[in-house]
Amino acid sequence: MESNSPKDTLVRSQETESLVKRLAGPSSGKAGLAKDQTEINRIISDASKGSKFYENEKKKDKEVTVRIEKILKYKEEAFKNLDVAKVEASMDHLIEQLEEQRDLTQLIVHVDMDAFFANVELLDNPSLAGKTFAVVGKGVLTTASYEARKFGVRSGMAAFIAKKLCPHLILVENRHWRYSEISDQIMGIFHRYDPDMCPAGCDEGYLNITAYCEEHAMTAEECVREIRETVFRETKLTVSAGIAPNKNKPNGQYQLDFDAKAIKAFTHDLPIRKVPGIGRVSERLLEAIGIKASTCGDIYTQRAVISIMDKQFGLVYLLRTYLGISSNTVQAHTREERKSIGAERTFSTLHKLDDILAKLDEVAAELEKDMQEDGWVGRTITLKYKLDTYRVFTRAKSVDHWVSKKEELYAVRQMIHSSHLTNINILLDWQRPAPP
Amino acid sequence: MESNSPKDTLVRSQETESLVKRLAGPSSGKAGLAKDQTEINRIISDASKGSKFYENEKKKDKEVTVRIEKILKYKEEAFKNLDVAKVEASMDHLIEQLEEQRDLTQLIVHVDMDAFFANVELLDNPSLAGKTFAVVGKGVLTTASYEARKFGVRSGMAAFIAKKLCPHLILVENRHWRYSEISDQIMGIFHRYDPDMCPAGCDEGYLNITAYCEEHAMTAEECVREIRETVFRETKLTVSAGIAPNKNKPNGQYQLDFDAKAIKAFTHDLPIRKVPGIGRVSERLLEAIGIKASTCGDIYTQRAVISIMDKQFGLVYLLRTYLGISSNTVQAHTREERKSIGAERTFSTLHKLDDILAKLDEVAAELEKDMQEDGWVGRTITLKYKLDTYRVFTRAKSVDHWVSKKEELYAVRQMIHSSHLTNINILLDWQRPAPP
DNA sequence: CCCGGTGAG
DNA sequence: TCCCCTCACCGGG
DNA sequence: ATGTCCGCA
DNA sequence: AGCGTGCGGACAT
Ligand SMILES: Nc1ncnc2c1ncn2[C@H]1C[C@H](O)[C@@H](COP(=O)(O)OP(=O)(O)OP(=O)(O)O)O1
Ligand SMILES: Nc1ncnc2c1ncn2[C@H]1C[C@H](O)[C@@H](COP(=O)(O)OP(=O)(O)OP(=O)(O)O)O1
Ligand SMILES: [Mg+2]
Ligand SMILES: [Mg+2]
Ligand SMILES: [Mg+2]
Ligand SMILES: [Mg+2]
Repeated sequence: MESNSPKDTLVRSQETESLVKRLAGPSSGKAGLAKDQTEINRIISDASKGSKFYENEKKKDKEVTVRIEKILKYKEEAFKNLDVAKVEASMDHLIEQLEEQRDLTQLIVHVDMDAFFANVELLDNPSLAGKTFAVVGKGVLTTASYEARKFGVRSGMAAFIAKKLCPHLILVENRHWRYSEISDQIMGIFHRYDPDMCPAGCDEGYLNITAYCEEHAMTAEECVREIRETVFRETKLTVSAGIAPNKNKPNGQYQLDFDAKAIKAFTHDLPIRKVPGIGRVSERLLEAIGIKASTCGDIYTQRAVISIMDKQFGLVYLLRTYLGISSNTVQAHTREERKSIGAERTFSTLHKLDDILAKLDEVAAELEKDMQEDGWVGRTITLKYKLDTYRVFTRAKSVDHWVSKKEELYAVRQMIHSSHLTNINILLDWQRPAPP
Repeated sequence: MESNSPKDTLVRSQETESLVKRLAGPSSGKAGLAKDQTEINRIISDASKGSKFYENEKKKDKEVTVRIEKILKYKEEAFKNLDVAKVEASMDHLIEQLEEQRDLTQLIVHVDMDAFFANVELLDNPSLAGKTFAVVGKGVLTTASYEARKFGVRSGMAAFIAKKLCPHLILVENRHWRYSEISDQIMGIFHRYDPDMCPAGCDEGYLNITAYCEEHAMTAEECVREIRETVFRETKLTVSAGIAPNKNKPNGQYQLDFDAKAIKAFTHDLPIRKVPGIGRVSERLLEAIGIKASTCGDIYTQRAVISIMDKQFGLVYLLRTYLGISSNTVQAHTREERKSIGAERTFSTLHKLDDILAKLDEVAAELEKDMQEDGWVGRTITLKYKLDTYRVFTRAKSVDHWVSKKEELYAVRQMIHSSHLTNINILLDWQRPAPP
């Protein structure tokens, strides 16, 4: 590896850049509060360097790079014998069809509590006001106060990394039962505005307020303001609202004009990374195929490439994003029923099979308990385990009867064929639709 | 089974009816030449009764009946909480979209030789003129002269059954090499009219004659007449043409008006069984869900049911059929590349493993030869074998390298776990698209 | 991927 | 003498 | 069906 | 010292 040709240097520097960005964590790129992202990334990178975690991230990053090269090669090849104009015309036709499905008659709003866990902690401990603090569980931050976020501290970040970024950071332990209480409370409020509301996580939901606005002769803006005031009055917590993803957090709301033009103008300059479903990997992939400015506007420009890589990128999904048409379910409804249940535990590396099996037993016991509480059963058992290299294996087995007992879960031990384990996960589901 | 309630009697009689119809063979219902189908069916049924073949057909028939019951139950249930009007409106919208894809600018014609193998035999042996004769291979008819067809004799029928229907039937042995010669000859002729023509079997093809008609200032009708005359002049064999399936065989052509109205009027009264892709099973299933008159017109009537059973019936496919829009590939082109190759042999029941393995070896040898001739290799080997009950088993194994040698094919012997074999088949393919 | 089923010629 | 043989495609697991 | 990867809270 | 837990979904095989 002594080559120093310009091309080689460029490639390596690119890889380093993407790796550094990757190390910033999956939720990086969502909020844009931090001043100097480059400096932050450097601190994170330095703090990680040398660890097995770092090595694994490097490997993953490399894999994405290789994947990009393959995609580019395929694109090159495919474009040789391809009538681009024809494909684009075909896409335009598809776009027209999707456009037809646009429904501007429904008032859909997305509401999401501000720094949820953190503000709940603040509520119960006012001395935290104005402080840089974060909520932590198992060594990882679940969220951070807005003061802390200015230092680059984010959800999903290892606590010790956050400390490097923000030495005075106060760490508060998770209190899930408390968040559940408040969550129930706010969901109750949301329900008043839309009985069919669709919860999307413990602190947010999609509401169809068309009927409510009609009945109360309100504009959507007035209605959302009322929702936010109600939440604040009853919980003393702030909530933001708007079309997803929220434009102006915290404690704000954003009203987009209800016409196709305005919506498309909005998405045109929206970085794809903000789109739900586009994470750090998809962002790199899309950038590679020509979404240079990383905005949704480029989805249209690159519709030909996307169309020949439908499976990889999700043609219709991206076009909908470009058009600003969310799912075709006008009703944000969709009553959720659980589709899987699982339990997972991480521990310091275990080598002896007996120790591993003991851990497995603990996880199985915990899962059995959760299943009993939920009254849930399954027929496909999946064992997932992680080595100290962070490499992950999954082994699954479907059976012809319903499983609910610890003993049956524990049977997956037959599928462990490695040592150096650091994590065990048991998951149950029933594949496909619903059981009779 | 002593119940004689009206319902029970009805059910049993229906089953018998469907079974009798089934026994008439898969290609029954295509040609409507025979006078008294009921009498024919009775003869076939009587000749089959008691055999293992018959028992198997009965079992299959029963399975379809059960399948129908399940479908009807599901339909019943689904329709309870279903806004039929809404679903139909949605279907109408889909139909509009499909209608948009209708392309009346291309002149596509389907040409198909009359009683191909039989007429080739007649050509080489004029003494067969006017006789009731059929071409036979391995005890099964490949085709029959039109004179013989009047007796109910059909392709795919066992020779000994055909003899019962038509005692004076003359049987002529298959001479494949000869049909190949003629096939090449006629394909050559078709090519003159469309270099991109799509062969669809040894005696037929789809031709896009748009360009030819344009260049020679001909109508489609004139062009097709010329094609047929050319074929007759150069081969002394007759060919029919028209939209598939051919309307007036033999030696005819059918011209459908090139407007949506006429096409839909045509399909409206077309029995679904004539539609390529709808066989004896699909016909029964569709009839069960309400395609009562068994015509494509009912596809529209029953669009709601079909839409909720998309997977079972192929919603878009059926709607396209109703609209008379064939595949969206305006170009009948699609250069074919082989996707699998296999060899199969039927024999009198073998019990001893050694005997079975000897047969397997023969089949493997034959396949290897065919593969060598074709220069074809594969990576997924499928073994299929049939018991004397006609029950079929399939066992497949993919490997990470290209297989072409007899020895590797013969390795599938590990997957035989039965006795009483009457048939062995080895097949090779490579799953999905193309290898590099 | 693996298996069974349907259909065509 | 007692129901073939080759190939393609689909849907479920 | 099994196995891997991606994304979100 | 050092990077978790629980879920849904898409895709390849
Ligand atoms: N990576 C994570 N791991 C565990 N819990 C998380 C993670 N991300 C978020 N959470 C939890 C804690 C959050 O307070 C809660 C709601 O998430 P989210 O709405 O995305 O952020 P937030 O409410 O903390 O801040 P924001 O003001 O940006 O909405 O879910
Ligand atoms: N079931 C079968 N098994 C073996 N060969 C068959 C079978 N069906 C058809 N063939 C062979 C023999 C036919 O002459 C040839 C062309 O088939 P096809 O066009 O359907 O019938 P045909 O040409 O004999 O009569 P038609 O006049 O109805 O077209 O393919
Ligand atoms: Mg939030
Ligand atoms: Mg949230
Ligand atoms: Mg023919
Ligand atoms: Mg034919």
